[in-house]
This record gives sequence, C-alpha cells and structure tokens, in this order.
Amino acid sequence: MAATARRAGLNRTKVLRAALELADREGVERLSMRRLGTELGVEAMTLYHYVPNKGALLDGLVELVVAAVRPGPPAGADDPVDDPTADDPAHWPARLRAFAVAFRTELLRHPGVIPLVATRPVGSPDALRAVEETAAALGRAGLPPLLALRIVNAVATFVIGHCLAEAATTPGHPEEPAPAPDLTGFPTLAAAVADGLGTPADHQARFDLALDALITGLAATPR
Amino acid sequence: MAATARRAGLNRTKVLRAALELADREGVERLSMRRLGTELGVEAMTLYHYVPNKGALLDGLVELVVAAVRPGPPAGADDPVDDPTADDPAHWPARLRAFAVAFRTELLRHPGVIPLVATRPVGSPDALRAVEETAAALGRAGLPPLLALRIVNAVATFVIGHCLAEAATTPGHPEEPAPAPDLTGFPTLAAAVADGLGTPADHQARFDLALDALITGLAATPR
DNA sequence: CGCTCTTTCTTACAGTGTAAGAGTGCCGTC
DNA sequence: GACGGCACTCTTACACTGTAAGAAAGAGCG
Repeated sequence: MAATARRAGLNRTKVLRAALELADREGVERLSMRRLGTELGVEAMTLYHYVPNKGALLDGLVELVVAAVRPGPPAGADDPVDDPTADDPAHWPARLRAFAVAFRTELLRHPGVIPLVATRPVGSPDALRAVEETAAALGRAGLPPLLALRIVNAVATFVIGHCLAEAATTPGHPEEPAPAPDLTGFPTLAAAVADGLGTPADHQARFDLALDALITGLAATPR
Repeated sequence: MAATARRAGLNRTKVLRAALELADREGVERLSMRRLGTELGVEAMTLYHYVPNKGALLDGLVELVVAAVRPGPPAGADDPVDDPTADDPAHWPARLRAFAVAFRTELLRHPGVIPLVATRPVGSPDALRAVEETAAALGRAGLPPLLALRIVNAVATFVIGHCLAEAATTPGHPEEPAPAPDLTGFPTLAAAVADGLGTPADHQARFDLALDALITGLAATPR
C-alpha cells in the first residue's frame, strides 16, 4: 500500500557477499535474515528469491571462503615463473604444505565462518576441483587414489581443527576477554603460558610444528 | 494458579545429563530449554535455577564429554597391571596416541556435541588436569613445557578436526542422506570413492594413518 | 502458627526462520 | 497504445526461541 519497493539489483553472489561481510563484522550468530535484509536495503523475505533457506545461505558462505583458497607456489621455489616443482611429482609434500598454509590463511580471514566450514560438508565444484587437483598430484607421484585422498583429507581436517582452536581462543572483537582460568596446580601449563602459549606467535609456531610433523610423517608412509 | 508444581529433585548434573541425552538423541539444534524442560517434567524457566543461561548449559555438555575421556594403557602393553611404559618417559608417543584414541572414541559417542567441543574453549578443571598430566609426561622425557603443550595441543586439535569431519559426513539419524555429489570430471576422487573412501572403515584407517604420521613426526622434532 | 529460603510456574517480550499471498513495476507481444 | 506475464518486493502471520520479572507453592525452622 505505502512505500514503493524499487528493485534493488540483487543476485545470489551479492547476497552471499553481504552475508559474509556481515558475519565477519558481527559474527555468524548475529547473521539473521532480517539483519541481512536491512543491510541490503530490502525486506527479509526478499532474500528467499536468491537462496532457498538459511542453511543454503550458510553453505554459500562456506563456498565463498573455500573458493578463495589460492595456494601459492611451494616455499623454496626461487623462480615462480619457471617453477620446477610444479611438475615434479616428488615434491607433493611441498605442494600439500602450500595448500595447508593457504587454507589456514583464508580461514583466519573469516574467523566467524570457520565453525561453518568445519560443520557443513563441502560439495561445491570449486572445492571438489581443488581436492581433485591436489590428490591427482599425489597420484602422479605413484600413490594410489584412496591413499592420496586420505592424505589430502587428513591435512584439510588438521587445518580446520587447528584454525577452529586458534579462532576460538582469539576472541576477535566482540565479547569480554574470557577470564583466564586459574593455573595453580598445573605447573607445566603455567610454565608454558608464561613462555607464550596462546599468543599469536605461538599459534603460528604450533601450526608449523604440527604441519611439518604431519607431512613428513605422511611422506614416510609405506605405500 | 492451577496445578501444584511438586519438587522435581533436580540438580545441575541431572540437568546436564538429560541435556546430553537429548542432544545425542535428537541433535543439538533440537535442544531447547523448553524441550529439555518437558523432558525433565518441568517448565523451561525452572532450568535457570541450575544453569545461568543456555551457553553455560552447552559448556556443561562439553565438560561432561571431555571428562569422560579415559585413556587406556598404550597399545602394546602386555601386562596392564604392571605396565612398564606407564613410568618410562621415553614412551610418551604411545601415551599421546592412547589419549588421541580415547578422545576420538568419546567424541564419536556424542556426534552432535562435537561442534560444541570444537567451538567452546574448555577451561574446566577436569580438562586442564588431563592436559597437564599428558604434558607433564612429555616434560619428564625432557621436552620443555611450551613444546610439550604445543604437541598435546596439536594432537587434540587434530582429533577434533578429524571427528568433526567424520561426524559431519556420517549423518547419523536425522536428515536425508545428502545426495552424493556428481564426481564425473574428478577421476582420482571417483576412484577413491569406489575404493571405499568415506566408509566407516575408511574413517578409521584415515585416523590411524594421520595420527601415526603426526606422532612419529612430532617424536622426531628437534628439541 | 509465621518467616524465610528454595524451587517451581506464569506471563511477557523481543527476536528467529519462513509459509502464503498481495502488490508493484518491467518487458515483450499484440 | 493496451495487455498479459514475469520477476521482484513487501506484508502479514505463525510457531518457535532465550530469558527477564515476579507470583505462588512447598520445606525447614523458630
């Protein structure tokens, strides 16, 4: 009856991008259809023309994040233009490592979305292609497909688990700093905290430590 | 005005246990204060006398689950009564492994709660004690506290990441079986699926593969 | 008996996802 | 020009959520 309701020029991508931006800024739990609507200058129900329901919206966020993972050249490649490791099957550990690093970087760019990535199985073509490519590289090195995928999978789940913990203990913006628990009676823990456990540098160090251990351990796996 | 409202004999533990049972049976997303109330024969608001808010209830679930982790003796101990590895500092890898296995077992007993365990940082004394004990064992083997905790932490986050993926792709009871994505164009993936990728046995195999790789890799870490 | 404390219930409110349908404007075709 | 259909947006409504405020009912004690 009243106001005009001009077209807003939306599409699925714009909706998803706005949702991701909102989730990054205020946290997933504050991402509601109504809030996303007002963010886009539109009523909540309008969004249902671009997304069948909220679950699909969240899936879309995950899609957006994993699609942005762009593994750089493996560390140690001096000349990226003519990278000899790119086609050398023996260097799949370096490639796996580059994938893990890129994955973590992208996840930490969207801390609030990590629980979604961890929970919702990814079936998007982009993600499948990334997995297929990495696994195929291992296949070229002589690993059977099942083992190759187990390895890729193991690295991916490790990265997700790590980032989840990293993001959960780095509260980002919103809430109160979560009072540090009392560590009397836990000498090893207390000593480690005094040495920097839980700091950003420690997260980085822990990631590198475990990733190297995992990958060298996997590389030594009997075929 | 009407009905009598007899005492129900509740306490925090009973409430948490009922909540865990409900979450296991119907999934966390179906765990609401009102439903939990009717489960216990009580009105929703009554629960707020045992738990300050829903967040604390969820924290309590996590507490319950991690407190139930009981690492058995490390594999390979022939005589559990007089287990020589229990006090041998050199066997910390086996001990770590036992912890990881026990942790996974307990998590898979409560698939719906895994996302909570993954998201909510655990500060309960029980959990801290478990971490302290394991890390102290590594300390006795000569590792500095910070490194010891990084290692314990790495294993724990790996287990969580793995179980999250395992539980997410094993939909348990409720929803539709989630149509398998189209794998044409992804030959390595398709071959692996044909070889059993994603089956329960595969999850077990992948866990063992990655855990062994991680732990042997960590054991080879320079001090 | 009455006092006080604990436990329970009632009512209420703001916020959620979303089903159903009404309204508006654009576009192509007579 | 008028008209029919389509794409998009809004309105309204419902069942459900967490929880704040406070009333009532019982237990244990003087």
